[in-house]
Amino acid sequence: MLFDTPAPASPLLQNLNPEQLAAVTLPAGNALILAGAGSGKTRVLTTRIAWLLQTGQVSPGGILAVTFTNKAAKEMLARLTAMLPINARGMWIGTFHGLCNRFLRAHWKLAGLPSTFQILDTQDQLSAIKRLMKQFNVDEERFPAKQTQWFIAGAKEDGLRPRDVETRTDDDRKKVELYQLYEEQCQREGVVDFGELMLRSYELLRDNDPVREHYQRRFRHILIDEFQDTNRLQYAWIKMLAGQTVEGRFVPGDNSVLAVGDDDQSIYAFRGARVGNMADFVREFEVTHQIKLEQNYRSYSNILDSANALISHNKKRLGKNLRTDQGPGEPVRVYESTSDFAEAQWMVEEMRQLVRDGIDRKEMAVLYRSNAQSRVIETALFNAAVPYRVYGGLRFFERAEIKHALAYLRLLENKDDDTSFLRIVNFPPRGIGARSIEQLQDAARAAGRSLHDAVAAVGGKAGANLSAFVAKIDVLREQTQGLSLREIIELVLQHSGLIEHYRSEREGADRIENLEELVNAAESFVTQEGFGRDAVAMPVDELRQSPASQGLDPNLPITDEPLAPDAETGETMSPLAAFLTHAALESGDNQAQAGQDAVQLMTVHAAKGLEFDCVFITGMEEGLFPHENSLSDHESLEEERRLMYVAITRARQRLYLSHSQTRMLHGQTRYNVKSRFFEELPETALKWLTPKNQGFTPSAFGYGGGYASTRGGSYGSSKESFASPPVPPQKAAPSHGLRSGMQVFHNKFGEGTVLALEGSGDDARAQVNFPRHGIKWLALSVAKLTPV
DNA sequence: TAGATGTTAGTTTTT
DNA sequence: CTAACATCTA
Repeated sequence: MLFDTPAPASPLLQNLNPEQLAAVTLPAGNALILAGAGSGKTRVLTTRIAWLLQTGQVSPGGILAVTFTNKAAKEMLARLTAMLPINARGMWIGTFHGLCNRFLRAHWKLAGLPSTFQILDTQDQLSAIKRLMKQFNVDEERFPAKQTQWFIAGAKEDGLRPRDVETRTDDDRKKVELYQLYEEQCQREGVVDFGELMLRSYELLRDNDPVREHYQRRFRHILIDEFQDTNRLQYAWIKMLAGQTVEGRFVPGDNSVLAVGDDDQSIYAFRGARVGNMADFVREFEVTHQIKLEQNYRSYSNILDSANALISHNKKRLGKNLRTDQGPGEPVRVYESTSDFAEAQWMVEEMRQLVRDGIDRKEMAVLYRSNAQSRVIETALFNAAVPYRVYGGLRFFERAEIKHALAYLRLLENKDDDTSFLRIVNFPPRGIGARSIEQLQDAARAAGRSLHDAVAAVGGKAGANLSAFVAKIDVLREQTQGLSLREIIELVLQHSGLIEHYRSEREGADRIENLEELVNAAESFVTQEGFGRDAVAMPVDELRQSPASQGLDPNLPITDEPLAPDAETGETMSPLAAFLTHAALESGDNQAQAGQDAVQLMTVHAAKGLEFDCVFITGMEEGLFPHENSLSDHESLEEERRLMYVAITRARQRLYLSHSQTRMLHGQTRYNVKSRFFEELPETALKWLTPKNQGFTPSAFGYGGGYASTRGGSYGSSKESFASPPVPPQKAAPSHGLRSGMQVFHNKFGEGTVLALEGSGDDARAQVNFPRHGIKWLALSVAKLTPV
C-alpha cells in the first residue's frame, strides 16, 4: 500500500481508496492534493471537513472552505450536512467573492465602505466605465470601454491599485488615470465591483493587524477548491490568512491550508488564473504532503488513455496519469464531415440512434470551442425535433427587466448608486431625455454629489420631471419600511410602472412573467435555507459563540476571539440588502427548463466539472480547436490542449470527435484541416468512422454513402447506414487550387504548410505555417504561393 | 424620444 | 452572416 494509514475507524472513511483516505486524514499542516478529473475530489474535500469536525480537531467556526462557483459551494455544503448533523452556520463555506462580501459587510467601516454598498456586476461595471469616459471626454476609439474594463479588472486581479500599475506608454498612463477616476466614482457612489470585493478584503487584512490576527487565529483549516484557477490576488488573500510576510519572505502560519486542484484542467488563464500558484504554494507554504488522486471513477480506459496521451504533450505539468479499473470500453469515434452542416446532421442521426438504444438525451452533450458553433447544431436539432438545451447566455438576474426592477430596489437601499439611477430614471419613459440627464450630471459633478442629491439643482421642466422621479423613489423608500421582502418587491413593481409598461409592449408577456418570478425568487430566498448563509453577515454573533454552543466537543480549542475594533457593525442585514447581494453574486441558474430530457449543448469551458454518458466534441479543426488566436504561442497552445483534456474527460462511456472540411464563419466558408490534437491521441483507442487522412476533395466525398455504422458494445448495435439527409448546395472547389495541408512556397518566407483557407476570389486568404517565420495569413490576390 | 438605419466586430467566463 | 451598438432622422 502506498500510504500507511490506520484502518478506517469512522463510517465517514469507508469506501475511500488509499490516496483519498490519506488526503482526508492528513495531519495538520499545509498540503496539496492533485486531483485528476473524476477522481472524487469533492468527496475528499467534504469528507476531510467532516472528519476534522468529527474528530474534534476543529469547530465549525474554524473552517474556511473556498470555491469558485456558487454551485460548488452549495454542493459542498449539501454533502457536508448530509454527512454530519452540524449547524453549518458557523462555517465559512462559499465562493471567494461571497466570503469577501461577508467579510466586508462585517467590517464595512474599516474597509471604508458605506454599510449599504452595492455590488456591480460586469454589465454594471461596463456602463459605469462608459459613463465615466463620456464625462471625461475620452476618445472611445482609442480607448474602448471594454478594453478599459478589462484593464481595470486585470489590475485588480493582480492586486494592483492605480499607483501600483507600471506604465510605459502614454496609453498606459491614460488607462491608469481612468482606473483612478473609476475608483473615485465607485467610492462616491458606494459601489464595488467583483474585483474590488477581493481587493478590499485583502487590503483590510493586510493593513489591519487586529482584524488579520483575529481571522488567522480563527480559521484553523483553510481548504481551497480548484486551486489552479486562483489568480494572484486570491493567492495573496490566502497568504494573508495563513501566514506572515517577514522582510519580503513569506512564513506560513500555524493553521493548515489544503489546496486541491488539477494543473491539467487550468483553462482560465485568460481571466487571470495562474497555475503557477500551485508551485508557489508548494514552495512558500513549505508543503510536506502532496497527494495525487489518479484513480478515475468516471470513464472507460479508451477515453482515459486518450486524455492521458493528449495531455502528455504539454511540457509544463506537475505530472499525473489517470487510471481506471473499468475495461477499455468503446473506442473513441472519429468522424469527418464535408461541412459544418453535415457534421450537425450526422450528429443528430447518431443521437437518434443512441436514444433508440436507450440513452437519455440529458446524458448526451455536444461540446464546442466557441459559442458561435452552436447555431448550426441548434438548427439541425430543431429541425429534427430533438429537444436540446443550450448553456450560456443570459441568466435570470441578468435579464434587462430584472435588472430594471433590481435598480429600483438598489436605489431604495443606496440612493447614491448612480448606475442604478441612470438605468431607471427614464424607464419606463417619463419624459426625461438625454438633455435633462446631461444637465443633472453637470449639476451633480459641480456639487460633488450623487445624481439623486443633485436633482434639486436642476430647474425648469427637466427639473420638475427629475424631482418627481426622485420623490417617487423617496416615497417608495418610506412606504417599504418594515414590509417583508415580498411586499417590498410587489410594491416596487407596481409603483415603478414596470409591469404596466411591459403590458403595453408586444413582447412584454415573458418579461412580466420574469418579474413575477422575481417575487418568487425573493420569497424562496427568504424561506429557503440559503438566506443567512452566504449573504448575511452575522460574524459578531458567530465570533462570540463558543464552540460548545455549536453542539461540539467543549474540549476543542477556542478559536473564536473577540473581534477587532468595529465589531459593533455586526448588525444583521435587512432582507432586501441580503437579496440584492444574492442577486449580484449569484446571477441565477441558467437552467431554463431543467428536468426536461434534452441534449446538452455548451462550450468546453462550461462543461468543466460536468460529466455525461456520451460526449460529442465538435469542430476539431485547426484554427477552431486549437483556436487560431492560440496558435502563435506555446503557452496558450498548452491551454488549448488542457481544454481538450477537459473535454475528453467529461465522457463516461462514449466519446465522439468530429471535424469538418468546411465551415461557415463570419459569413464566409472556411476550409479547415483537422486538429493537430488527433495526432496526439493513441491510434489504438480510436475508431475512424470515416476513412482516415481523407484529403480535401469536396466532390468526391458526398453525403449518404458515408459509412456503415458497425457499433458494438454496451448500447446494442444497429446496422443501417444513414438515410441520406437533405443535400445542401455543394460549394465549388476554390479556384486558387490550394488545399489545407498542402506544402507551398513563398518568395520571402520559403516553404510552409497551408493550415487554413478562407474567402474566395479576391478576398481569398490562406493561413500558412512557415517553419522559419511562424504562422501568417496571406491574401492570395497579393501573395504568390506555389504548391511544392 | 423613438424607431430606422448604418457600422463593426466576431475565443473561452465566474463572481 | 449576425447581433449588438451607435448614430441619424421623423
